[in-house]
Amino acid sequence: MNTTSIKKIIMDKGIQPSHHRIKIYEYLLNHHTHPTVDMIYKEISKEIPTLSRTTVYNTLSIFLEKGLISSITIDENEVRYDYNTTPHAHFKCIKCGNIYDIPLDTKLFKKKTIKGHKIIEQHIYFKGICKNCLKKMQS
Amino acid sequence: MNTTSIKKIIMDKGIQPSHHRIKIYEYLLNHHTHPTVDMIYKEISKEIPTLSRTTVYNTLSIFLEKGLISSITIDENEVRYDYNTTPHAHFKCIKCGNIYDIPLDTKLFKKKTIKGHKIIEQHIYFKGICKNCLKKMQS
DNA sequence: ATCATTGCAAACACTTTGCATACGC
DNA sequence: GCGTATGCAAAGTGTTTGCAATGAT
Repeated sequence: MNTTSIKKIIMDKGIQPSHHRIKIYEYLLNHHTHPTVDMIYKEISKEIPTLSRTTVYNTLSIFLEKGLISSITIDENEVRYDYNTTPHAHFKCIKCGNIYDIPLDTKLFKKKTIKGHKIIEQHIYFKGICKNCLKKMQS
Repeated sequence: MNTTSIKKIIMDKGIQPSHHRIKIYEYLLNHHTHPTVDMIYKEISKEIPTLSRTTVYNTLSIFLEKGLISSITIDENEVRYDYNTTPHAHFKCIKCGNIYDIPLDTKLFKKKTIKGHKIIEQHIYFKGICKNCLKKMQS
């Protein structure tokens, strides 16, 4: 996707498309690895050496607030970010650390309430050993 | 449940039933509120003023490791603990902060693999507005 | 006496905040 | 020139670690 299209998506959410913001969103679009703040910071720093972690935090907060991206918490300690805002599940491998998208079409996602409570968000994730690591362990 | 039974449950998991450990497990058994370390610490401190947070952390780590309790991460920042180790979902109210157990009998819980990945743990949680808070908002 | 448990204080890691600077229109 | 975005440094918060002191058998 080119910079012009990215800029448009950002602006459509009512966010000023500054250079840094474009770069950060572009990174999320091109790396579906559910990166942490630090991963994003380290990578974009290579291009923009003056970038600060604060800007990454600020930018991701704005993106979240405006619904441009979503966040997931599988690791207890750090938040991960996802360009994908549609409901889906995640699988985290305890061996390699990779996080995979799991496009579940469970009826759960369609529920509006549960046990009388009104659902606003729902999160489903798995932890285990991924396909690739299983293969490595067998050989 | 009396102290003798609690002591037995702890010992059955291969854990020395020290006074502090018994108190902490007892607290979890009697408060199904999915408390944080701090909630447990503050409450038991009333009875045992010399208790330190480190001991609460240590104890909960041992309990987790031995499979006596489970932990959940709904709040991004802090871990919550659950006496219940059987698979079930949780609902967190964004108004009152309460966390409710949701005894789902979804087929998800029965799966051993998903998309070729081997499942070891699975977590399902919801965020929204609970029954009680909905009622309050209407009146 | 010995070994495990406990507790303090410092260190850590992630995140937020306050405020001054710099940038873009 | 003005207003927002950025960046630094410090503070905040939950958790872990190192090590000494305490406690139980």
